[in-house]
Amino acid sequence: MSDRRAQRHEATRQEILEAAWALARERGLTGWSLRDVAESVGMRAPSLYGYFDGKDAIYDAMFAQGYEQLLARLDELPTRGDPAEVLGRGAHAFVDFCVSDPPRHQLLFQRVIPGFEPSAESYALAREVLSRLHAILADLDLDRPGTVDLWTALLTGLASQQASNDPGGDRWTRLVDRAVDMFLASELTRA
Amino acid sequence: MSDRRAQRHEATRQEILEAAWALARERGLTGWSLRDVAESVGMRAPSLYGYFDGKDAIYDAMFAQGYEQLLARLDELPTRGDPAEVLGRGAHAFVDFCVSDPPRHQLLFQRVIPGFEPSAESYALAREVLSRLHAILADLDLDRPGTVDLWTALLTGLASQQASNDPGGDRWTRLVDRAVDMFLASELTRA
DNA sequence: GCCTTTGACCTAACGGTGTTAGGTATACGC
DNA sequence: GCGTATACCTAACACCGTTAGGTCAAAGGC
Repeated sequence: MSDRRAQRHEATRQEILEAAWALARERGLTGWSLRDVAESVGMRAPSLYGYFDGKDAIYDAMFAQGYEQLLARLDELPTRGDPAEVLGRGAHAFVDFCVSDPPRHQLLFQRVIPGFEPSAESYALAREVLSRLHAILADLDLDRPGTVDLWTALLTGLASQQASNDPGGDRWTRLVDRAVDMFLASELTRA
Repeated sequence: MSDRRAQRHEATRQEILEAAWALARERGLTGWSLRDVAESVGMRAPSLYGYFDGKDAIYDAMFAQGYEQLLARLDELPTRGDPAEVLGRGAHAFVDFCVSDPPRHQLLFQRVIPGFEPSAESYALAREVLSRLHAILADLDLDRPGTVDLWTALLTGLASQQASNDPGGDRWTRLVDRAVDMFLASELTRA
């Protein structure tokens, strides 16, 4: 396919994804139809199949985009230095990332869409996030078995509770520093 | 309505709910249709409307049943004594409850079904669980502001990670005791 | 016993969903 | 300018939750 055509094709793909994100933020992750997103970009539903294999393929592309955005945020974070500082900054960044876009949080971290499973390609991005996390904790000498899992459970727990039970508020986000202290005190005394 | 008829009606309601639970466990919380559950009980889909106002009403009854089951489990737990013992038993009971029935966990603790919101009546059961939890922690002198919220975040985080990322395994459930120690150490030093 | 009511269940159908088949016109490479 | 691949369309399928309206048998009153 010619470059000109390929570029236009890719641009339309992005346009479709952006319309899907907008609808998801407006009506919920699963609260929109292919006819809705088609109308947003000035098409009819079947025409979307020229750009994606179906609705699940759109979800898969959104899944990948979400993890790319998370990786970009992690890139801006310090990975070395005072453990309390590093973990605190990371925790705040992660929880902010989750609560700032609830449908994205559902797509990335909860298994919410009936038939959907991310492709191997997209799932690799999710594993990349975990791998970076592992590296950061190892740098801080926090790489006992289970430490990463306890850390992810703590952070996803805070973010999920915040998103589910107090959307827009700070009932759980304000506990982030306390959770970091708790985690760090516990891990350091057992190091 | 006569007692005889009312009893039969209620029995059919329970039969429908049991069929819905079975389908949910088999194909996922949202992986079944009203026609499916109707076939399970030997009816056609529209006949279910004699027993429930629609699919969301079935979800609502399941939501209530789930929290009743959780309350029943909490009733069997000790509420006083050594804090490590009380919290440990409670944490294991809760996480077991979650991972033993993933669709129930999704229905009760994650906002997974597009239009569904529990009725006030059903939601009261959810608040009852939280109220009992608060009472237990207060008995142990763990009723600083935020302590209950941190505790629920920790437990739901462990349960969700287990259910989402290692179903059937024990990668997160085996961290429960460690999480209890971490939580308790942190709370006691600040009491 | 019969008659009326009412509950339990049915079929038919509506508007909506994701998806497929098949057709048309336009923009591109040559 | 011509042939072709691409971008888009309409029509339609099977399925979904849900509503309307009908049938039949069981229950209750006399």
